[in-house]
Amino acid sequence: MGATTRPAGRTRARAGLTRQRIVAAALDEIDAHGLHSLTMQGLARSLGAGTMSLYNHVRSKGDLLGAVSEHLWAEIAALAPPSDDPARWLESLAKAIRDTGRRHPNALSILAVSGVLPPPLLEVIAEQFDRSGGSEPDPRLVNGITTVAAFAIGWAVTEAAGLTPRATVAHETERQRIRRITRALPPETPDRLVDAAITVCAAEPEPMFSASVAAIIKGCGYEPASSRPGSKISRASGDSRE
Amino acid sequence: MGATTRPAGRTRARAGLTRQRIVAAALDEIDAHGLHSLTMQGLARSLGAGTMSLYNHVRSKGDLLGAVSEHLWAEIAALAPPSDDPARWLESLAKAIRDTGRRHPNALSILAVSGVLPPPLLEVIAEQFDRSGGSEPDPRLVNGITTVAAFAIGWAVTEAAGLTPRATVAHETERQRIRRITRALPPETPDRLVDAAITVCAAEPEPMFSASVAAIIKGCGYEPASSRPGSKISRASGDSRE
DNA sequence: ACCTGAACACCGTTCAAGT
DNA sequence: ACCTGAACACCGTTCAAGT
Repeated sequence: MGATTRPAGRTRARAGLTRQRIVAAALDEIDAHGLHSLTMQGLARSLGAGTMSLYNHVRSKGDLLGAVSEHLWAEIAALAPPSDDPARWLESLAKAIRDTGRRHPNALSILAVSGVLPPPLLEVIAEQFDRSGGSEPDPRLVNGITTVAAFAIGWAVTEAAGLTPRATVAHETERQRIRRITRALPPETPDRLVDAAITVCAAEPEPMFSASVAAIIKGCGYEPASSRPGSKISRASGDSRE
Repeated sequence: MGATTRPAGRTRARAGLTRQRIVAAALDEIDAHGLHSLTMQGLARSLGAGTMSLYNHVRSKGDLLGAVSEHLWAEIAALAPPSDDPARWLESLAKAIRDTGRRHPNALSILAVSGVLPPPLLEVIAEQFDRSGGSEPDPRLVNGITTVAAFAIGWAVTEAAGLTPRATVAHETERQRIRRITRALPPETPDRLVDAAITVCAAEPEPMFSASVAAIIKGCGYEPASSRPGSKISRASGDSRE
């Protein structure tokens, strides 16, 4: 199997091994079969390379996972470009995190592991600071980033774990949801608890998410994003008062 | 090393292997050295047993991790007993999740993985439903559980990852925080981004957490927990208006 | 600079055997 | 019912060698 001349019969991706290509392939594998089935040897094979070739572009498996995490944050950042309206930018950040979590549910556990704010996100944050003017960054914005990101990450995590009804999976009928929950709980679970689980998972997720994000942003001191015409996020329940 | 008679020289825990004891030892190991260093063989050794003995109480390593997760939720549930005031119960639930995350930062990634609401939590939820009266559970409470839990989990996760300043670690001086962040970022990171990271991590975490939880609860339709005398959570920033 | 096979230490789990 | 050593398939990584 000397590989100096390309056999050209291979549909398998060959050619230049790149950190980029390795990261992409790793994320594909995670998406398709879960984090636990990501293997250096399997990954190399899927790239048509020898296992050890990976180590020319990646220090270790941990380093690879870090790179995947950063890639995900880059996806998020791309979905939340800076805006002249900081409150709306925070909304889009929340949506970006949540949507990315939905696209990569199996990768969620490596999202927040970096040890610092991931550089791709920092890039957008820095730009947003500039946009919002002032010599010092607005403290409402600073607080908003931390709190909104925390909520969105937590939401994505619980959603991926099935602790929340997923509108995605959800052409799910009432009956189907009940069956899913009943099956997931240990068989001897008392009816009282099964009922509680079914009740909690019955709430409509969309308005809950939007309303909570709005509440958090308002809690940071921003005016409620009232009847702005172009607003993508419609306020839905128990949020307003006036 | 026949073990029919106990040598009595061993300080090592011996005697009856139990699912309980195995779970506790697993959590200890995770707390002490991280999730990745939890090993069936190492765990067995720490319990003074042969590796395969574990499998008499645990179906697989995945099953074990599930049991650890459930144990953590039991800790959380114990810290958030039902209350006559649903809004205050939601506050205590948020605090319980966050505090437990602080005590077990290395275990956070297995918290929300179960696939359903964990039974120990369901137990408290069911009781809280009963307390709040009415034939149907209050929708404000139902929404509150999902949103507050999501926020608290996300907060705990980001906090454990160092994306948020930890008040725990924080007799940390300004200078120390800056050094920590600078070191954690890749060395070639432009100053603009390092500055952004330092700014975001400068905010005081305590009031942010409490204020966000309060905002979410209020967003669910509950009255702001105004000047109730015994309230443990003091409202802190940009939350009130009247 | 990039690639790679062989080899090693380790880890989860099956099996067959013990009490 | 609970325990266990031996064995197996697999996985991350080191090394020495190639181009």
